[in-house]
Amino acid sequence: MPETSRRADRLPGSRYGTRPTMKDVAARAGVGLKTVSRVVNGEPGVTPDTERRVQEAIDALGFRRNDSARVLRKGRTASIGLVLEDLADPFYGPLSRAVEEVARAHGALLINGSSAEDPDREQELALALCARRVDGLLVIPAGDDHRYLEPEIRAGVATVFVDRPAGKIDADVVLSDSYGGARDGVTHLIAHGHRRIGFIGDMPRIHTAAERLRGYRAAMEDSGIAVEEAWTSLGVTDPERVRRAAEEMLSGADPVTAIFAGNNRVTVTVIRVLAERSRPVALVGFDDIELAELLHPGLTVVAQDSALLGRTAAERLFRQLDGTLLAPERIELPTRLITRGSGELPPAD
Amino acid sequence: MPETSRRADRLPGSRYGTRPTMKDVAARAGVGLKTVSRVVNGEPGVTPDTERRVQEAIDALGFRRNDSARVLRKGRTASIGLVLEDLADPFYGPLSRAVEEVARAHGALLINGSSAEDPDREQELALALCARRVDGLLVIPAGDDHRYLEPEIRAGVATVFVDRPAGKIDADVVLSDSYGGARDGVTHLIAHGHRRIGFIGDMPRIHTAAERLRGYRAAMEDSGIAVEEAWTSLGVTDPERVRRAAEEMLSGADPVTAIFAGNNRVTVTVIRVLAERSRPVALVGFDDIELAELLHPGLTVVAQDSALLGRTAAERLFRQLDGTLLAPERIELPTRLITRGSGELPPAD
DNA sequence: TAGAGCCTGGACAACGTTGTCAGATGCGAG
DNA sequence: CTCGCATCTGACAACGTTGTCCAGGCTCTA
Repeated sequence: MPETSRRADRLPGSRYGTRPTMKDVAARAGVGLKTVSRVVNGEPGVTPDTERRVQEAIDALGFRRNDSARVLRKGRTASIGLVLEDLADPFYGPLSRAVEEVARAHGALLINGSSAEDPDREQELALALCARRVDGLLVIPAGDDHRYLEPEIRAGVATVFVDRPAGKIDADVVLSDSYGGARDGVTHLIAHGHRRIGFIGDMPRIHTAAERLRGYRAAMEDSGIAVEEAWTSLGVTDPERVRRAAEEMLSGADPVTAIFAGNNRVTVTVIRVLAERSRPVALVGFDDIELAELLHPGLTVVAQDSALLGRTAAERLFRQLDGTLLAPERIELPTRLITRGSGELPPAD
Repeated sequence: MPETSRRADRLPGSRYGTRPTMKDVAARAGVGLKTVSRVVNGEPGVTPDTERRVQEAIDALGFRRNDSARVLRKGRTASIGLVLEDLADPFYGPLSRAVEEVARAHGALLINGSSAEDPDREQELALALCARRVDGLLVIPAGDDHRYLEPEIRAGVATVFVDRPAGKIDADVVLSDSYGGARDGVTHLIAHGHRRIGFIGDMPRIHTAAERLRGYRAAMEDSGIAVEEAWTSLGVTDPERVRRAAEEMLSGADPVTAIFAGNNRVTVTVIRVLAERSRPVALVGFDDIELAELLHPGLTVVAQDSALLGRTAAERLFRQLDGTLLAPERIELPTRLITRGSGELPPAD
């Protein structure tokens, strides 16, 4: 088929037309291909008259540059990827948004993906993003082995881990001080007279969960309290099982008088359980929650700033991309204990 | 430069290496380019022995297919875009996540972008996504003129508007029944004896805000109540101004005895204001809020299912992409009044 | 053993863009 | 009027992949 008739069969108003290309614009404007490219990219060396003709052709055809082709030629995509656990979780929304703003400031788009806390899905997503040739990758790990990213990092994909460290590779990581935060929160409960304190957390496979458990144990040990097996519940994450776990440690011969909740979802369920009981039980949660101050009693929490976490990580990523070659670093952000009442309840023995 | 030495200067272990291509894999495996392509894409017609050799070369080099090039050749990107207002808003997180799940089921990636409720930024984002050649676009409009998308839609970008209708173009839209929901909520307050009812909502430029205001007015009119100017506050959106607006309608000679809050952010602020006051004021909010049932009193809301909104829109989008050519349709999802106490308080006159 | 038919593998062009480089054009000066 | 220079323009290759098509080797049958 002769070149000039390649698009002859396209109906002018058809719903699924082929897109016009620079070649089409060039033909319509009666100029060369490269001249169109120059106009589209604002490069110098085009007379105002030519530029006007090209611009008219662009508008008439509804041309839009194909960034896929551009990427192929230039090598950079001006996009970064963020693999997180679940965008619907109020912890990750602000984090993602903060990353997006930093990306925007650097002229890049952000592609999010949710791993649903499944290591395989995390890997699948991260590699899919690499196949799209994102310039950089932020990963909130679900798994604990990230050697699969080694070829990508070697190939130049800037990579920063967020909230939890990378497994089995050496890479930048930005996280909150889960250990210190949990220890502070539990110490706070102990200071208010509690000794039988429960801990409900996520799977210890998850770094933050393990660290918070470690903080809990450290605080108890510092005060010379021996932790009983029945006081800790690990790996429960869905509301129904959290509920059962809470109810178990609250009943029996020697019930706990306070609970430390390992993350925002656990906290919410525990609040619901406690609301149904008459005997007051102290509660400190990891992660802040909207309206926490309006509950009765107000919710005492160990707060981390998820937006700051995201912003810090994204800025680190772009510093990698700016070419400043940095040795992998671990940045730990402090947490903040916010007292609102629930953590200051005395033990009801 | 002779072809064979093109990559000769690449250091084997350098941090910023060039990526291996299919050509490199082919050379290493001693096969042709297309054979590598066949292996990578699982196409038939490769003997097990050859396949093994190719796979070894892929692993050894850390090859990963470049999807940009693939897109260029195939025409589809297997990605869709979602332009929303703010990913950090608890209303959009679940919506985005629901869209992501539908996309995943269709083998597509989702690219989110936040418009920050700015029409220019919405356009900039939507067009940037089109330049990346997303196969489809979901837009939660910030602006009210979407003619800029006409060339894209004509070129085959599947497009569905969510939560608010498109402006000045005919396109699919999936939204909640804001008008009916607001009318129900206000009617509920009237049924509990209120006549002086305040309305605090977003800018009327935003379709949902305008519809909710219309619902409020209709409910009032249905009951023969003349709405006084001082009872409605429009366009206030930041907490400080919402607070002032609420305080104004609650003080003065003839204060309102109930408030209808036009969206989740307004509701949260109003709850805070009411919590500081001794005289009980009834409240119904549009959008549900986590822990709403644990407040005192529990929060009565007009709930919409943001995840369902996203899922419905995404499914519609993929039906467009499947080639079933559909006439633009308007899908309206019902809202649900959830009574928890705050909306059933009697007027404290 | 020769021919037909099938299976595997590879050469080549094309996707739409940008970088390189050389050609064309216009202007001023000698 | 011609040369030189600066400015503008366009031809061409390359980016990495996939679709098309043909060649070569194999098996099976007559």
